[in-house]
Amino acid sequence: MAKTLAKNYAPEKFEDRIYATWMEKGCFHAEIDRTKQPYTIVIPPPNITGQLHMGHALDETLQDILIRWKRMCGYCTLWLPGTDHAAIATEAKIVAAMREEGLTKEQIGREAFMERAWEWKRQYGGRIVEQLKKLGSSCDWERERFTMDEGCSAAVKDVFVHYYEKGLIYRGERIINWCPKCRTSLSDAEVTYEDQAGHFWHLRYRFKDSDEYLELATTRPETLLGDTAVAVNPDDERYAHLVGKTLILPLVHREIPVIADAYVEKEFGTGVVKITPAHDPNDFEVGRRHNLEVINVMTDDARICEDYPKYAGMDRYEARKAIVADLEAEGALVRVEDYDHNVGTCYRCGTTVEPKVSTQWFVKMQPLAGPAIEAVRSGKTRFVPEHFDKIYYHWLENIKDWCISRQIWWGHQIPAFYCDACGEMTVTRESSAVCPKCGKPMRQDPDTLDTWFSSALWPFSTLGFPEKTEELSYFYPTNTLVTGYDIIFFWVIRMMFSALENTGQVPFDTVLIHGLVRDAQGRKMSKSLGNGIDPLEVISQYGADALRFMLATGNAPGNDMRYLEEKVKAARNFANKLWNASRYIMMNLPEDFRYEGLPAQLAVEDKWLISCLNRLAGEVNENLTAFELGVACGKLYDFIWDVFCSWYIELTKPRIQAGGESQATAQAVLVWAMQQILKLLHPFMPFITEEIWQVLVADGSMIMCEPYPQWDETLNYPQEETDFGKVIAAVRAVRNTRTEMNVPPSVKAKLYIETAEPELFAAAEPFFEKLASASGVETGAHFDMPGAAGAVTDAARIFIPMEQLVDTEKELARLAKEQEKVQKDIDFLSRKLNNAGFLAKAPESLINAEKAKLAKAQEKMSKIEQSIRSFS
RNA sequence: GGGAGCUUAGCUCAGCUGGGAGAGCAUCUGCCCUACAAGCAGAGGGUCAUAGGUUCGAGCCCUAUAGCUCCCACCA
Repeated sequence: MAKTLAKNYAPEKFEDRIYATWMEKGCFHAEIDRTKQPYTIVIPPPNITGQLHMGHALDETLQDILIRWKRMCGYCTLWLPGTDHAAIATEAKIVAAMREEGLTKEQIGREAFMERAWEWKRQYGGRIVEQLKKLGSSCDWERERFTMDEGCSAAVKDVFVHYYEKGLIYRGERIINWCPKCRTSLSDAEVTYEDQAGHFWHLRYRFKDSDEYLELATTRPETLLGDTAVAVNPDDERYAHLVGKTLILPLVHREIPVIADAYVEKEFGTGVVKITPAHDPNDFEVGRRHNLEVINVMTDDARICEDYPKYAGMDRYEARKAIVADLEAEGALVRVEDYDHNVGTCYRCGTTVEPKVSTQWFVKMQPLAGPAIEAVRSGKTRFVPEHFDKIYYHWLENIKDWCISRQIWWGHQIPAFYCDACGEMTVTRESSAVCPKCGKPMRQDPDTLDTWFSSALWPFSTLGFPEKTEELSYFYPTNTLVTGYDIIFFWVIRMMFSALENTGQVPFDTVLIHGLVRDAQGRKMSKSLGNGIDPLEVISQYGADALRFMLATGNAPGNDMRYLEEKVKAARNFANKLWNASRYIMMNLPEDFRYEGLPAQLAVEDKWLISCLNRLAGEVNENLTAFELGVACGKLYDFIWDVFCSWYIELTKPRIQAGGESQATAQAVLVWAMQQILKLLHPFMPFITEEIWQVLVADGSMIMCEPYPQWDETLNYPQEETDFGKVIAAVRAVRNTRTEMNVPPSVKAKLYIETAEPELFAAAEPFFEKLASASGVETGAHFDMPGAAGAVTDAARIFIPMEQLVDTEKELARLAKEQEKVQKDIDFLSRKLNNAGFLAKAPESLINAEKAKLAKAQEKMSKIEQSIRSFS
C-alpha cells in the first residue's frame, strides 16, 4: 500500500477519467437477471433543444442517488435514458435557422424540412446527453431512446389506433387555443395564464329601430368584427324587454340580435356582453346554444382577414388601435378604463394565445381519467410528498378533452388518411392507405401529435411496447419516477392514464416530486432574467460531487430550494475533508499492509466507532427507503466530519505513534471504516468515492458494484458506545474548562480523574494527552484537591491543577453557572417523572430513559457540589 | 373564486410515525497540534408567525387569524 492520493482534492483531475472507466466496464448496463429483483427508473427525457440547467441537475442527481443505491443493494437496476423530440420547440429552432437563410417551411416542403430537422437532431440532440454524463449519471446508455425513434413511433401509432378504434379519439370542430407565433393549436395544459394590464372599453351599440343604445364593455374591441350577438342574463330585469331586439354592430353595420343567456353575470360591468363565437371559448358555447353564426376575423398569424379590407393585414394589436379610433369617431366609444385581466399565453413562446375555431383531433378524457384517479386512490401509485395527489385528483376530476393535433411538421404524423375522391377517412398502423370505398390512394393527415402524446408512453414505449418484450415483462412497471411539480399535468397524469389504458398497469409505483432550483434571491431561474446558473460551470469549478451533494442536502421532497454558492463550497469542503481523511489513512499504512477485515481484538474506541457506523448504515438505508435523501445526506455529513474525522481519526494518532498491536488494529479499523463510509456515500458522491476506493482498495474492484452496507447485529456494541461516550464527554469537559480559563493548548496540565470507572479513563490517557492537552492522567476513587479547577461530567470529576492560572472567583462563578444548568435539567426531569399522567401513559422505554437521564444529572450535580465545597 | 405550500438562530434551510430545538454560512474567543486554514478547539444566538384547542407531553396533530409563494378557474 505505497500508493497515496494527490495532496489536494482536485475533482477536475479524475471525474472524467472515472466516468470513462465506468462506461468501459459496462457498469451502467442492465441485463435481465431473473435471480434479482428489478428496479427501474425512466429518465424524464430532456428536450433535444435543451441545455443542461439546474433543474435537470437536481432531477438527475436524485435519480442517480436512488439508482446507485439500489444497484449496490443488489437489485437489477435499469436507469433508462433518452431524449424528447420537443415538437414545437425544435420546429421553432429549425424555422428560425431557416429564416437566417431566407427560407420558409413552405418553400422547401415537408420532406426537405424533416431532413433538416433530423440533421439538426443528429447534430445537437446529443449535446444534453453529454452534459448529463458530466453529472455522473449512471444511465444505461446502450438503451438510450428517442421519442421519435422507430420503436417509440410504433408505440405512438399503436396507441393512437387503439384509442381510435375504442372511440377514445375523435376529430371535430372546436374552439381551441391557438398560438399565432408557433402557428399551431395547443392543449389546455400548454396555455399559461398571466395577469396583464389592459383596458376595458365601454362601447354602445345602437338599436336598429330606435336611436337608443345598449352599453357594454370589452377587453378586446378588435373582435367586434366577429360579433354575432349581444347577450344579457335572462333574469336581468333591466334588459328583459330588449331581448329579441336587433342591434347594429358599429363599424361593420351588421344586424345582430340581443339574446338571453345564463352565462352573463348581471353584476359584472353593465351586465351586457358582446358575443364573438369565433374568438372566445365562452362565446363559442353561447353561440352553439343560440345557433349563432361563427365569423372568423383573423388569419393564422392573428392578423385581420381579408373580409375586412380596412383592417386586413393588421395584427391584433394594430387593429385594436385602429378600431378603437374608428369607434370613437363613430361615437360608439363611451369611455375607457384601466383593467387587469387574465390572458392565456403560449408556454413555449409566451405569445398571447388566440382562441380559434378549427378541426382538430381530441382524446376523450372522461373514460381515461377514472382509472387514473383510482390507481392513486388505491395506492398503486403514490406521490412523495403525498399532498401532490390533491393536484393530481383535481386536474383529473376537472379534465377536458385533450387536443392532440398540432399544425407543425416535426413530430409523429397522425395516422389518419383521407380519400380526396370520396371523402372517406381511415385510421391505420400502416404507413399508407388506399381508400376502402373507392380504392384510390389516400392522403395522410398533415398534422402531427402533441409532444406529450409520445412522452405519455415513455415508461413502456422505451421497453418495447407494443411488442411483448422480455424487457417489458421484467422492468415494467417501473419503480420510481422523479420529476418536478411543474410537469405533473403535462406528463405524470398522461403517463398514468396512458399506461393504465394500454398496459393495464400503472407506469410506476412512486412519483418522487421535487421543487425548483431558484436563484439566491428566490427568483425562478430564467433566460429572460439572465439569472440562471450553469451547472457545467459549477462542476468545472467545484466538481460534480460537490454540486450533487449540495443539491441533495437539506432538500425536502417537493420543496423549492435556492442556489447559493456557499452551499456548493460547503459541499466541496466536505469532499476535501473526505479526501484528506483518506490521505491520512493511506499515509499511515505500512508498505506491506494487507486488509483482512476487522481484527478480532478491538479497543473500546474501535467498537464505539464500529457501532456508530453500523447504526448510520441502518439509518441511511431507512431514510433512502423513505425517499428522505436530504436527511440521509445530513447524517453522512455529520458522521464523517464529526464522528469519524474529528474523533476517531484523532484517537488513532496516539496509537499510530505507539506502534505494535494497537497500531495494527487501528489501521485495520480505519481501512474498514473508510470502506464502509465510501460505500455509504457513493450514491451521493460517486466520483470521489470511486477515486479513493481505487487507490485504497486497489484490487480492481469498482465501488459502484460493491454491496451497500446494511445494519448488522454483529457490529452492534451498545455497551462500548456508552462507555466511550463517557470518555468523549470528559475530553469535551476538559477542553471547555480550559478554554473558559483562557489556557492555551500549548500549556499542558496533568488531569486527576475521580471516577467509579478508573480503568476506562486510565486506558484513555493517551487520548486526554492528545485531545485535551493533558500531560498525564491519574485516576482514582477520590482526590482531595481544593483550589484546583475542575471539569465535571456525570461519570467523572476531573481536576486540572494549575494554581498560578486559577482565579478562584471565576472558577466558582463558572461552577455556579454549570450548577444552575444541571439544576434545570433535574427540575425538568423530576417534574416529568412525578407526573402521574406521564408515568401512566408514556411508553416504558421512554420512562426508563428519562430516569436514566435524571440519575446522570443527579450524579453530575453531586460532583459539582463537591467541587464547590472544595473551594470554601 | 377554488386549492396547495411556506412562516424555525443574523442569512439559507433541515427537523422522519408528537417525547427536553439542528446544520451550513455569518459573529465572537483561542489555535499552523505534520490528513485537511477548503482546517482545529470553544462560545454566543431561537416565547419554532399569532391566538385558541387536543394530549401526561406540541415545531410536529386540530381550528381560526395574519403575511408570503405557487397552482388551478370561462367573469366579458
